[in-house]
Amino acid sequence: MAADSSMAATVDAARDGPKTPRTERGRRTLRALLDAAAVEFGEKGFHDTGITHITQRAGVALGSFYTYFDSKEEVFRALVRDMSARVRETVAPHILAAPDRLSGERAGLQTFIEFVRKHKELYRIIDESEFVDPAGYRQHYAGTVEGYRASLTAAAERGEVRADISEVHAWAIVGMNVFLGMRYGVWAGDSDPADVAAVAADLLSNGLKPR
Amino acid sequence: MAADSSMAATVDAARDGPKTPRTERGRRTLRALLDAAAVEFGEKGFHDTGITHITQRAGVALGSFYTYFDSKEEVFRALVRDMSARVRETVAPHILAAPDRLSGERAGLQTFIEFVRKHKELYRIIDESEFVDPAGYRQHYAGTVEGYRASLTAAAERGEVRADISEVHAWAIVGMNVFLGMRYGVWAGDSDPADVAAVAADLLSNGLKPR
DNA sequence: CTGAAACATGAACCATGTTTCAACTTGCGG
DNA sequence: CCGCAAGTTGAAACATGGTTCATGTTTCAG
Repeated sequence: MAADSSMAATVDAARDGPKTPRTERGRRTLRALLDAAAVEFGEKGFHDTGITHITQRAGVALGSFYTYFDSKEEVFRALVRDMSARVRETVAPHILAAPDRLSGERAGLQTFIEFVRKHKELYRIIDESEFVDPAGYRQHYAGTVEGYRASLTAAAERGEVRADISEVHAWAIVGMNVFLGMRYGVWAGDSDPADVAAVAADLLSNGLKPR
Repeated sequence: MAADSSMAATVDAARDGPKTPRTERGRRTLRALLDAAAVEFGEKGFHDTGITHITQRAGVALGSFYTYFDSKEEVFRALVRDMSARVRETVAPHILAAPDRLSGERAGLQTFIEFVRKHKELYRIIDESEFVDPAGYRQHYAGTVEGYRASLTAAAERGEVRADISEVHAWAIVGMNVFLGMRYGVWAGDSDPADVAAVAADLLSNGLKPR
């Protein structure tokens, strides 16, 4: 549950305002706050999480929170930006590394499910941003879909997928992946992500038509 | 925005407890409360909606709310059950009416997008139930997916779709539909639902493979 | 008609939790 | 080693809004 070293990027990724820490001590506190907030929001959701829960987990005083954030919403927004970036940074390389787009799709989905399983908190935060930070939510999915559309269009030009790729295709695939991530990543960890990804990728490649 | 006559079913569908109204006047008040709650929750979300907003829109006194509900959460749960049922009752017939499962899929998706567009509030409520009423949320999607799985399996036995249908396929399709509903139903009403459904159904039938 | 049960009312109560602030400590630049 | 900027502290102010309840009104069975 505690912050692992991969969390380190958080500080840079999420900060920008006038409340940026200027000393090493400040950066440590900010990082502790962000990590604690991610855990608390992930476990109890935005509204059931109190600032005190965050500061207690971070091991700092209540007032210190307001040294770095103007409000509870702001830390949430910072987290959304950060997780959004992190998901893409994790999945994209696996898609690109594959020999062709179709097998890349399989690899990407598997990575996604594994990632979600390891970071259930992060997943919940993006979902809840639909209500706490609607702009961040739309940006996340609009950005993800646009990446997909571009990638698929490029693959179409290489003849790896059908030529008539459109935005609708991209939304359909992203929706599919998100739901599979929720069901097989967050809800239950029984199935093997590789198996799920294989079935889904096959469906995506060949469709539902018989034989 | 006001309650249309299709809302009438709400009372029966959502009620069950010891606080069921016994007179006609009571049923009217309960219905007004449920309709108002649907609109308010849909527009502002659960946490930004106050009981006073609901009672004011319903045109009843604050205290009357507690004649019919034990808490703010309870009315939300009642709404989730109701919307969940309504979506299925709307979409299912269109799938069944089609000559085969694949064209049924197209018809179902089109109906779904049109329904969502007409009832944006209801959609938001189901989405937010992930955080306000997690059990209701899971039930909704688990139920929807199970329906899909059963329907697809039957179609497989008739040879209308591939024979190796699994739960993963059902989750993938539902996720696809949900995201298309969000994007083309809730977010923007520019595209024609029939076009979107046609593209998605074709993707689902034939897959991404070129030609 | 009538009275008891159902229903309606809204001011007040109360719990919760965000945000402020003035005093205090730490640590870096000169 | 000094002094000031940066950071820390947590009690208290404050706002919000869910829930209760005692009182008044309506409905309807008998």
